[in-house]
Amino acid sequence: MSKALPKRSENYSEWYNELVKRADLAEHSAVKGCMVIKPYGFAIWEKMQRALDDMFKATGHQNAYFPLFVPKSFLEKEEEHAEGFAKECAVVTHYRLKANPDGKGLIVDPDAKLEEELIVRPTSEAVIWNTYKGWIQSWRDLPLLINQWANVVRWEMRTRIFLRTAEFLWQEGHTAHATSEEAIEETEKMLGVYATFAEEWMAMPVLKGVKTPSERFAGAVDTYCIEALMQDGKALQSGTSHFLGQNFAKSFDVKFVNKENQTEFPWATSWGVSTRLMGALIMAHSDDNGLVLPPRLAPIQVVIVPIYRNEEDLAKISERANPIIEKLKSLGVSVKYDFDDKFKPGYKFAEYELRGVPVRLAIGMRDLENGTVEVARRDTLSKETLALDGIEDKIVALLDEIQTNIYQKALKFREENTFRVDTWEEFQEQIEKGGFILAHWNGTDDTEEKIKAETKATIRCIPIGAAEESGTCVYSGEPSQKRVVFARSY
RNA sequence: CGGGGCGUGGCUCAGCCUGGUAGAGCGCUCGAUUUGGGAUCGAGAGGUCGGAUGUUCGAAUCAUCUCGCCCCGACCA
Repeated sequence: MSKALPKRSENYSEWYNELVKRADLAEHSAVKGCMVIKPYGFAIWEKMQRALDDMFKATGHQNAYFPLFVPKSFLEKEEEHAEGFAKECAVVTHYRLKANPDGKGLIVDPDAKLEEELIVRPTSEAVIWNTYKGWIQSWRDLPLLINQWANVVRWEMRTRIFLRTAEFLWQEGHTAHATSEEAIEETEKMLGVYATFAEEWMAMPVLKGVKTPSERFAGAVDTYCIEALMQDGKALQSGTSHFLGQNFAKSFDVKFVNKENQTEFPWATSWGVSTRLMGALIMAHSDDNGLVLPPRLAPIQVVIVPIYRNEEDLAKISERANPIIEKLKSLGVSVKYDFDDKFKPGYKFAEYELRGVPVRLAIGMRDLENGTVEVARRDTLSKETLALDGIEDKIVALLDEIQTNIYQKALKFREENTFRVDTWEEFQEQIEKGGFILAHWNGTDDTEEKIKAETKATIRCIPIGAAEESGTCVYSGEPSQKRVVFARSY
């Protein structure tokens, strides 16, 4: 195993793949397009889940679980939805194997063909709305605010670990409301939850916006999204929230009786974030030395490395370190004390850097004599020697500072890589260099498509709350009232 | 679906062209010395060379077929 990671500047995707492997986050499985998320990677995902789940609960949602399999007839019901997902569906056609009569192994039993094929869920609107038919009768049943944590399968032609895998983990919220306004409010509220999570937990600034019709979720009236900028200048859609109108209610014949005793179709939303966020987290902050984790999502926030020559030294160091560890734990900090003598300190330093542990403390005999400790921070790679007395409070403050610093750094990067562009020449030139491009667009699918064909850039979103501004479309020269965000994306 | 690459101890790979029955580094086990930025030495363990068929006295090596994974592109709610 080579020691150094590939450089981001030389080969970004190789750097990414190696980092995922070397930081012990995940590996490719024996199954094409699928990944094995390793304990360290899963620990980060669990912290994301916990934070998000708390936010969902705080906004009134409850968790539930729906089946992995979607009968084909369900999926067909909402036409646009069905069309959108059709070409990436895994299909179960049989329910039994049997011994191969012509030799070894097993074969699909031709006598065990399913009456109706089952689709492995690419998303759950169909099963869920089929279920909601039984749950919703009266306005009193609304709003219905449900979330599920699940796996889904989308048979992608080309996969990339965490960013696009055939199977991935996610959460999907599915809500039903009495009015359109309420459903739109929910859609926007959950987008806000995602943005808050991205910024406050992942330390990753995001743009909130609305997708153009061509980028919209199949079956939605409107798709809202958060878009983040990765260090290589490409955009990553990090979360989506959909206003589904009455499309699914109508397709699945879900109705409720309002206060005036009239029958109406409820209004729906759905919203999700996935293990793709792991990819976002990696690409937003990490450097050529490895992962850089924001303290709020780091499975290990502080690692303490004792530097010792023999058992007696270690005992003395441990005696001084243990109360610090206890104090830190009581302050809610996750600490690892790595006294393993299998590796030397230098190895450990490099290893924890690779894994993105925000703060490292090194304590040796010299420190015991001087009453000091060496404190190293991952985000800046700087080290300083501080007094052991009262170190706990300083570390808590340092973790906050690191969280803020990582966010500020990412924000600065995004600001420096966001460009207002007004001419087509400038657009073509800038798109090659990467970053977000704010440009005028005439609002047509045709223009959007041509720009994509010529430059590989897509409209990431129409930003929410952007100022109205008269201008001319960067491609067609036609009038436009608003700038939209273009980028090449993952 | 096109183009490329790869499949040999746990990992990374050499050996293949020019067939002669398997090697290195890392890791692992044991021991000793080490420990403030990826330690050193010594002794060990570990492989039906992705699979099948064929050619041959003999196949990791040649031929045919096949399976799988990765990368690039097309595609991508």
